[in-house]
Amino acid sequence: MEYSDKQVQIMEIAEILFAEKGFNGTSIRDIAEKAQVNLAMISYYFGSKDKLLEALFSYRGEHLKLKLESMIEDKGLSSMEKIDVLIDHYIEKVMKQQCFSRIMAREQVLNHTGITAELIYQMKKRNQELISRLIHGGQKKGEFKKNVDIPLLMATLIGTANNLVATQHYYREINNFQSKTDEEFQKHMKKKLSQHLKKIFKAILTNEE
Amino acid sequence: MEYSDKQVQIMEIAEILFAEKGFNGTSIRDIAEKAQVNLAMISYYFGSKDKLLEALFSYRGEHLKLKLESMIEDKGLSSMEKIDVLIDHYIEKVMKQQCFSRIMAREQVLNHTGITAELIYQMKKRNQELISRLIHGGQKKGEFKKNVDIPLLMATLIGTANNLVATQHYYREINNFQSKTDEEFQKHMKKKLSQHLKKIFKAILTNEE
Amino acid sequence: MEYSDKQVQIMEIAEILFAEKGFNGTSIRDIAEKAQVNLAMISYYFGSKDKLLEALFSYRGEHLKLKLESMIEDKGLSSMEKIDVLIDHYIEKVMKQQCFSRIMAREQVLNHTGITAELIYQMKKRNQELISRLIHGGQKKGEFKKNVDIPLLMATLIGTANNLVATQHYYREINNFQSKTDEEFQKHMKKKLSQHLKKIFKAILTNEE
Amino acid sequence: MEYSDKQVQIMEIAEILFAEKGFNGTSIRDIAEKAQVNLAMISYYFGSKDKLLEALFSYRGEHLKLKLESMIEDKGLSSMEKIDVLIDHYIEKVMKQQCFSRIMAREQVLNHTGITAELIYQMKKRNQELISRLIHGGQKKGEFKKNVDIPLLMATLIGTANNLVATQHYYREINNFQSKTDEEFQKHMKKKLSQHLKKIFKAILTNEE
DNA sequence: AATGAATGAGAATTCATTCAT
DNA sequence: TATGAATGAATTCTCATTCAT
Repeated sequence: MEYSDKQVQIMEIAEILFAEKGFNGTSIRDIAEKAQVNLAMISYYFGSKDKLLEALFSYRGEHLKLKLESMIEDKGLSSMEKIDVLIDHYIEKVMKQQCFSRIMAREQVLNHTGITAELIYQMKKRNQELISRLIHGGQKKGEFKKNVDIPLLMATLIGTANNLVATQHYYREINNFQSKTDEEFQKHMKKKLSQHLKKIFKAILTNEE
Repeated sequence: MEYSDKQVQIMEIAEILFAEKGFNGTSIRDIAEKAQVNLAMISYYFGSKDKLLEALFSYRGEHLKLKLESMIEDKGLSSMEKIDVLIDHYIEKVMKQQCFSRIMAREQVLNHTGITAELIYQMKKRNQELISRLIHGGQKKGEFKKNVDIPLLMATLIGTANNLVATQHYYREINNFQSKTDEEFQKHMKKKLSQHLKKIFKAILTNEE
Repeated sequence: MEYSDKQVQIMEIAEILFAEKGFNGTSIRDIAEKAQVNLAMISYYFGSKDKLLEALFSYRGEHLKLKLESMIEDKGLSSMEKIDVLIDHYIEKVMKQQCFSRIMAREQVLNHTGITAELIYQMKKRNQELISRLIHGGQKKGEFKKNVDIPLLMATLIGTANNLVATQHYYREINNFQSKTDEEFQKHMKKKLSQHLKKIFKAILTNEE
Repeated sequence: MEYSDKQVQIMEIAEILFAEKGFNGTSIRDIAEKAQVNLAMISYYFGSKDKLLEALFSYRGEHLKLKLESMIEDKGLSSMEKIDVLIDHYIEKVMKQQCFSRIMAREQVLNHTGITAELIYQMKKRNQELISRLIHGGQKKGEFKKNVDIPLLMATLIGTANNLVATQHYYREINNFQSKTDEEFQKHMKKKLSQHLKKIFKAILTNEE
């Protein structure tokens, strides 16, 4: 699916507003004003507000799959190293697409119907399969323990990242990082989160009890 | 703050609907109908829809602090045991108040203003302080490592639990637990989550690298 | 179905406007303004604009059936006299409910769906049955010819009356009746129409060819 | 007035849609899509949606006058035969232009302004004059009675034909003509209608009371 | 204390039309 | 001549809230 410049422009503004105020809390008036676009253009371009959300999901959902697929086959990496790559990749994505992550985090809680629900489900499934293959690979090679509850591990990966992003202002305040620039703070948080999640995965996947 | 029976009745219906459809996606008409209460009663009792949410937050936020406070001082428990108690306590609360947890999970992402934001902030802070005291206690006694990023650990606790609860239908499907009764499934999930989080906390708090 | 005073007030204004400008040509804004009622009241009372039309149809459709049913059984009247009564009754109704008749005349042409279509169909069917019983009765008694195309006769009854009502200004102009008062003109037109239709029915039902 | 192929194409699609859904119920988007024509073309070709309707009226109104004019002067036909020819001619037109007839039937009920109203008025007047001349001719020759209410007769001609065409599905159902092909049914209906109206005209114009 | 009726503001969407090309 | 993009006005409907009782 290809989107025109105008459509992308609208989607990106919508993304910010949906993240800030929620889907239902954002009116297409808000979006139109912020995007400096005529009110009617949103229906004109996307058909409806719902369809705009769907478009956003499909637009943002596109770009994650490719790189990882090849990495998995890379023989030069240990299973644990692959896990680390995956974690960093996921964090990278969440950090880069913070707004979208917040929307996802919010909307996955709701009983969505239609295409949105389907897209969320597909993303979740794709992630699940990727991690499963990695972990099963590591188990076969004896690098990882048996009996790993993969969905729980995913919940930790996704839940921790989303929760941190959602409450980052709090994280900043607690750590007295107000003096840092935004960029510095983001970089720091990303690093810390990466270390934290890697430690968790390593513990769950390899530690004896 | 005390609430009358009618008020509680309304709040509990509202809680379910807010969890299902989001705050903005729920109209007070919906609530009034489901609660079999006159439409005007909600404004009458709570002042406004926003105030109803605030009331719900304060109502649900009440009951968590008391038990834990005393437990912390209990000399008969090791620091790790105390952590385990806290984790179970938190899971218990999330599982028992799933609707409210989902609302919290959703609403904390938004830039709330007013009392709601304040209440969320207060809860977060209280949790944070509790864990901090526990961990610092353990560190002083040499049971826990230094250099623990407590906010990150909290993000994992809260994020994992919320994410799992929010996507439990997915967890159920993946694990082929459709045959289990609801109760069985909930019990199983709770147990698994508890083990999972305890393992993580133990690893983060005690493992050498 | 009972309607409150406000509802009747709204329906009667709506009827006039629908007759003048058509259903789609009339906005609920128009109706609200003319009825001196808040815009939202229409949705509030009727649910939607479509439902308002349905309500109007059911409201106006009520009052025609009763009187005629008994008349049919009256042994003191000849079949032809009964037909005359029916014609006068129908004309009376059309003249009294001119606006509604115009709406009916318009809307029956459209491919309506839902309750409106059903109500139109029911009215048509009821009329059809009534006339059929009358005519078959007359045929049995030998007063009427065999081989009468009843639907065609109905088309003439309804079509002529509606067409005349719809184009009455034209009828007035042609006949130079501008000097007459409205009332006089209506009375005259009613009389003429009655004679005309009775003559037609008599010819169709009794004349030899 | 001459219309280009594109214009005719648009008008003919518009005619169908106006007949089905009414003028106000049809958007120029509908028309453009069905006619496989660019949306802007309609305003471009006709100026506006209203003007499109006017164009349609003038386009369809063209073709009726010519043939009849000469027939009237034909000395070889009796007055009654001329009436029969006129009835058949009118029915032929209505049947051939069913969509347009339905539009006319609908729109004549509305308080139209502008050219449309004028065109409807002109058509009506022309028909009226034609019939008047025929009937007055017959009266002079002693073939027809005096005291014929010509506008009423016209209302019957037009009203019956339009009503039948508008409710033909009903006529088909009542008569169990579903098995007939469309063509057969139309032919049958046309024949019946012709007989019916001729009988009526004969009765009104010649019968003694 | 409780409620049915009412209201004004704002929601999403559709419309006919116009503009730049 | 033809068109895709754009627009402002108007549409119906829903919303949270308030008022009179």
